Amino acid sequence: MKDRKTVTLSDIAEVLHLSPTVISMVLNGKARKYRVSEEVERKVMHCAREMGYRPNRLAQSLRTGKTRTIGLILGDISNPFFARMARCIEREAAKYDYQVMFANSDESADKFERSAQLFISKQVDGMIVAPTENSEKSVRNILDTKIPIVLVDRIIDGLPVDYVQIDNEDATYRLTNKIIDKGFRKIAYMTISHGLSNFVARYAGFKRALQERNVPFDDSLFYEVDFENCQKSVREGVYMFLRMGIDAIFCASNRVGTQVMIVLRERNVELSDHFTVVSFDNPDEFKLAYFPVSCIEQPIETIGEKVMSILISKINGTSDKIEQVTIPARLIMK
Amino acid sequence: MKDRKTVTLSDIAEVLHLSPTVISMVLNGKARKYRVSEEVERKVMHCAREMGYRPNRLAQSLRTGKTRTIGLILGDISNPFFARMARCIEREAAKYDYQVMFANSDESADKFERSAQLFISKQVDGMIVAPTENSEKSVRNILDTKIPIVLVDRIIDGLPVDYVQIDNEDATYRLTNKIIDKGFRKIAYMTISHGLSNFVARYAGFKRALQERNVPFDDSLFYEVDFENCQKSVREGVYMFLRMGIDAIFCASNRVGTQVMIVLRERNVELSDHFTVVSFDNPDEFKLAYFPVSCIEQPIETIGEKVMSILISKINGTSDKIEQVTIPARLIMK
DNA sequence: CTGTTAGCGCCTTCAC
DNA sequence: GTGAAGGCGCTAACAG
Repeated sequence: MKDRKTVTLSDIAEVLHLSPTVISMVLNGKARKYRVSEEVERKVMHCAREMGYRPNRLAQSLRTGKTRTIGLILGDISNPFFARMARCIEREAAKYDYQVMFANSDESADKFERSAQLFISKQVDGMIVAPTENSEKSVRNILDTKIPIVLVDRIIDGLPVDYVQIDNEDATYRLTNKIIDKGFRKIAYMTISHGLSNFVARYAGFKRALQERNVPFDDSLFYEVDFENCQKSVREGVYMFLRMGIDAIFCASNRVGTQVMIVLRERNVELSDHFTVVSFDNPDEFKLAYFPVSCIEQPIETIGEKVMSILISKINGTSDKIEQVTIPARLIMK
Repeated sequence: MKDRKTVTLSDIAEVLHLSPTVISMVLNGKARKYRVSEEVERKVMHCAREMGYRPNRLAQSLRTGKTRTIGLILGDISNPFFARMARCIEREAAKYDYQVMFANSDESADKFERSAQLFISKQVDGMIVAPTENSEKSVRNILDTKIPIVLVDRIIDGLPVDYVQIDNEDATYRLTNKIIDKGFRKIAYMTISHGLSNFVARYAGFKRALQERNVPFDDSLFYEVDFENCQKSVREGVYMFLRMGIDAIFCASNRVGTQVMIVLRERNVELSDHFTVVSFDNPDEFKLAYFPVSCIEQPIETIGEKVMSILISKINGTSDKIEQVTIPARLIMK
């Protein structure tokens, strides 16, 4: 019966011997505004339902210039931190009746750029991105298009762009102080993607704490994990640190923390008053871990909500001033 | 200098005193086909780059009927299983030059339906969905639109639709046998979203094993976790089971398994030869857990690749027969 | 109250 | 080799 490919406004118009315009007006709830008679309105509504009309959002978008779609670029959505972030952003977006297109950058500026360009071409109404290293140019390009954009997790210094991030420096500073309080003195630092602003800040907080407390530190205690080869790279780092006889490892992210603990577990290393691991982030892994990991918990939901509310206000043109938000993180001591 | 909102084909045409047609032909790599002179081709290419031309994919899509976008509906992308699935699907999609729009159903048929309708309206070229309970009608609607769709993780019996799933029944059957081998006899079963085909199958495999081995089982050993109230619900279930003196808990999914272990940990329950927990799925949590959890590992990457390759072949019209794939899962015994 | 016109940006015949 | 015309489906402005 209704086997046509798709039902369009004109199809309905034809059946009803009306113009597409009227149908459009009614279906967009503007019957009142254009003073369409109630009878016609009813008929249109009925007929549209009957024929299984579904608006073609593509055409709508082309016409109106709004797609109700936002683009999301994160490092890797299978990372629990980003996964929760994505989840939260999608939930918020849905509230405002927006859809989310997402892409993983894998921390590659190249992939980042590609996805950004694609999103622009697809005319997204806004973007939420975690910029990678060397993505400044891409971000500038997005800014040039005037498409609203909000950075999340990392920032790019000196760029007039909205962002929401955690106070990374402060968080590591506090956690580092805590482990110093506990008497640990030979503290190794293990990080990843170290060029990113958030990781730079974390390291700064860590070093500041050490310096203030006169805890010695040198390059041999610093290790950057190879992103591409995470598992293997962590293993090598941990083995090295164990040989050096360090007594604590500060992990700069959940990925590092999780991998470090997996390696320690393989080696049957017992954690104790003489050896500990602390980490940024607080994924479920840590809650179950075979020994307690003190950590820094990011209020992911708060971040997601904030990011979306900023983006929406930009899209709606409600706000024009640049919002750069830094939220404190929470220490979880075990 | 180039401060125009967006550069269109006609803009380039105007500058070059050519028609938009030629520009389009060149920029789509059809210069050869239409025998455009090399000189013009070069000029067009150059000018387009110069002016910062970006094709409007919306317009392209409206014209061609292809959006190069696929819709993805999963239960909850913050669940590590779905997160890895999404990650993999996005990676595959990118290979084929497709973008992914995603939505979480939260296992609600309502949200599922809403997202499905939206994706249809947005003219996605295909969809990958994990159907919720009572979503059969929505899936039928999608099928009616002729938009290619592949189910993943769960299936809907009797529907002529492509899918990729794990052999759930077989996997739980095997794992259950293993724990019976180990001497456990009072085995509780803890599940969630129990109306879903995959969970039904898991339970069936579990029961079959028990029956074959003459291990007694009754309703008191079965517990369905409340999805909305997962944490609290698991706690109650576990407490109840502990009071009953069961000696093993079979968890039907990673969410359940993780929560169960968190609760056991709170209670300082030691796992041993006399008490164990096994689970479907193998998230990172289990690798770090304070005691070893034997589990069933799904080949998520394989599933994702398979799903995408089926979807792509449907989109391209390369294949018309229905592909229903069931992949074996792998037991990880600890 | 309703209809006509025009055009969003692009691609594809078909004609020159 | 190149260009003009038409139309994808929709909406906003402007006439009646």
